[in-house]
Amino acid sequence: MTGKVPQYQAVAEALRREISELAPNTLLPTEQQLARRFGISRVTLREALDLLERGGLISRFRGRGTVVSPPKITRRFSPLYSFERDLTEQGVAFETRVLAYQPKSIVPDFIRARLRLPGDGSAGFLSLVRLVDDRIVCHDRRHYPMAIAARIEPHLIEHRDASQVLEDLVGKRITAVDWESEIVPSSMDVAAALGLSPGGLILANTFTYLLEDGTPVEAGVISYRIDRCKFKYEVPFGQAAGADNDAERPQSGASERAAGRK
Amino acid sequence: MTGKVPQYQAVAEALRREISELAPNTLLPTEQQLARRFGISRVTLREALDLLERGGLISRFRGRGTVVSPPKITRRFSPLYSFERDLTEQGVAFETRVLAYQPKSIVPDFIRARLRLPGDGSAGFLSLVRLVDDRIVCHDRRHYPMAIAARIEPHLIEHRDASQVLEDLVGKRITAVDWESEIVPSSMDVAAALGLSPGGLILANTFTYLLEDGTPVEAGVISYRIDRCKFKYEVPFGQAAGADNDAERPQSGASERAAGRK
DNA sequence: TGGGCATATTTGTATTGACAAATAGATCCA
DNA sequence: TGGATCTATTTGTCAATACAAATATGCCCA
Repeated sequence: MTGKVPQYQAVAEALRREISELAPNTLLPTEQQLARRFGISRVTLREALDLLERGGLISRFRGRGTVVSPPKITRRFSPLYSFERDLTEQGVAFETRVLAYQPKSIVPDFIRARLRLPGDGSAGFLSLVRLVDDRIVCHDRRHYPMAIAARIEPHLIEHRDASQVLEDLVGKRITAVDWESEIVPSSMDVAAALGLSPGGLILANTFTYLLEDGTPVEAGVISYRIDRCKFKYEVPFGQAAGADNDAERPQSGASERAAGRK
Repeated sequence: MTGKVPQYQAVAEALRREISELAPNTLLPTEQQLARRFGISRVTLREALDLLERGGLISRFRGRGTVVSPPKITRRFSPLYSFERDLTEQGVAFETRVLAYQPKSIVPDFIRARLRLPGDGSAGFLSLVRLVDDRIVCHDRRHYPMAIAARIEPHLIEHRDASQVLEDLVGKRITAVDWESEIVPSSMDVAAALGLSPGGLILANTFTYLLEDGTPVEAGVISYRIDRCKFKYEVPFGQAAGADNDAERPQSGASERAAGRK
């Protein structure tokens, strides 16, 4: 019956069930002990642990051992719904650590476009990570027009809602956001900030915050560890017709544009 | 300088660059050849290929070889914006394969709640996969109230927009949707349908479609392969205040609810 | 008591070797 | 010509081993 599934998958499944019964941060037996218990080699056992680690069920520490991970935190995405506000409403404690705050003359093109910067203009750059239970869950790279950046005090960001700080500063409300989420392999620097190996998949959110008159006041990328967070995109009940639902519908003319590929 | 990064990561990085220059479906050298070329063992090389495979850059076939994957397809999520409509607008050809269509008496509780079924009621169950370039990209598990399910003709689903079929059937428009997205390890059956090993990460979308009067007409889970798709959640510019932006803001009373965890 | 150091433990990286399973291609036979 | 079979190729699974790197522990000494 089980003759066809590889050992490392079977062992992963067995461990998955055992782990679900254990409290977070429980120390698992060593790899040698587990390998001996399942009657497999350490290499094969490690393949099983890899599966569990990628799924966020365990964390491994060289020299220390393998421990059961706490449950993933849930990030609920809605327009203008900040990390700080979301987790505070859920009653989850978190910490914000500012990694860097300085003017930057080399600004990526897509940020430049979002902030409507001239071709040679600088921008204020804020880099931070957020931790829950001392585990890094996300990494922000935020950019501000220089006029605003010069007045931000970074230590405030560590203890208050970043958007609130910004709103207090400019004296106006942020009333619009442009937001895209993508699952992509992480770049070298983001991987380092999140403690991942480069190429590991992350959820990258690219955003722009705007004032009522359309002035962009902040733009950047927020990257989440998908092994430590899960995400809910909640579409408010009722007002679902965000897209022009009554616009023309494709009938059958799919193939006429279906070139390009292959 | 590079003395500290493991060989498998360095090799993965080198291959990543090489592959970016190659056309999709190009056959790579065999593992033995690559290992010899980089001067590493086959096991180490395979670790590098694992990284690339998880990132969706390559696909490996036993007995055939390793090929460069086509670029990921992009799925743009907006309220009431179907797979069929999205890809058709992008001019990307796809295929729908119905795996099963039958009444089901054992209905998961969360589906039961979403469809407001009585405790013992059956539901119509539709299972399908969608392919782009002959590669499975997602798997739908959809449920309908029996009154509706009895009148659906599954072969229509293979060639038309599923929501359109449903709307034509009930004679009313679907005007609301409840939608949640999560990245989670795949269950056994979903992994099988998607051709993944169990526990591989997927993007699971749980949804309910409703008529104008709030009657649920469809509920289910749509699971995407994150190695073959990327996702954009686009929040329409301007109408950003979906959440009650002027409602009370958390000031400092976070700790009163900050129990529960650890 | 407290700090520093050697040592044991544990996971990370890497090698060599072997066989299994799936595919593709060639061969052989009817 | 068509179909089945055998063979070589290629990736998948698994073992046993070795050393490196990070951590924890206990010991020694001031």
